[in-house]
Amino acid sequence: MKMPGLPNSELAVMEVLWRRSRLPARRIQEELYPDVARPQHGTVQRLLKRLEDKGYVVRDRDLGVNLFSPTLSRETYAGNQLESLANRLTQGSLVPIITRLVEDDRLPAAEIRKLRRILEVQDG
Amino acid sequence: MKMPGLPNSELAVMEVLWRRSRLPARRIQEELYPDVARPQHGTVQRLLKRLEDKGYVVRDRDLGVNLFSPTLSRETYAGNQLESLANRLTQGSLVPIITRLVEDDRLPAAEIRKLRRILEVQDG
DNA sequence: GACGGATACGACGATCTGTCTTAACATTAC
DNA sequence: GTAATGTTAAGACAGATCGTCGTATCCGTC
Repeated sequence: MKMPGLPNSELAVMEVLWRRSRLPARRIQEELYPDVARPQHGTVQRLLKRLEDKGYVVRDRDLGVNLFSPTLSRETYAGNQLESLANRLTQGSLVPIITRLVEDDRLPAAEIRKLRRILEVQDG
Repeated sequence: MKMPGLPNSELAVMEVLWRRSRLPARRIQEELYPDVARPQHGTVQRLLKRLEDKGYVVRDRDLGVNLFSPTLSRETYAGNQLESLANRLTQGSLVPIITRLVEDDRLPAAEIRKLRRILEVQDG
């Protein structure tokens, strides 16, 4: 299954689901369009359908109301996007990208420390 | 200046310019549409104009023929995209994304080694 | 069967993409 | 000076995507 990047409106729905999974469409609508009186149900339903088609969301049909959940975490989604970026631009390697960020001082020291710790856990 | 992501056709032009800068539109067209007989000049010109408007390309007007150059390297572009990704999804931090990639074994050992080396050069 | 909430789906304008066409412009060759 | 050749500028367009709306349909409860 392909995992394309998501447009803003769909990402907004994912944000809600990442904060709290297994929500009915109604709850999502309330979060995204708090004060709006207009019938936004259709919009949310459409967005959920598109996300379902793309494989980013599943719905639990067994109850009266459908409950929606994301199929991947925010971090996994971000990781996929990063891999896709690297594949398009640098033969799949993160090295040139991170190198440039470091050399341009765009990575705060704290970030660098944490990243190093993550990478050191590997191997012995 | 905003630096939006680029669609495929515009990225293809950037690819050519990244391989070899200061090219006239003609050269770019030859690279992108080698065998095509149709008048693709217009297309390339359009793409270059859009890239110029977005700030990704500058043209040297002083000669008879315009010479086009990228305003940033492939790595800087990739770095910008990565930053944008992190800003949209993880409060600007790469840590959660890289953590997930490592924990899911999606970073080859060689990559990890190289990344560690890059990050270790920092601080004393 | 009527009512009310939830879902499915068609439609639409706006924007973006990729391409083509035609016009304008410059440069050199006669 | 004009023709030929090559380059740039700009208008147009079909197709896809995005964000939204409206309507029809379903389903459980009274």
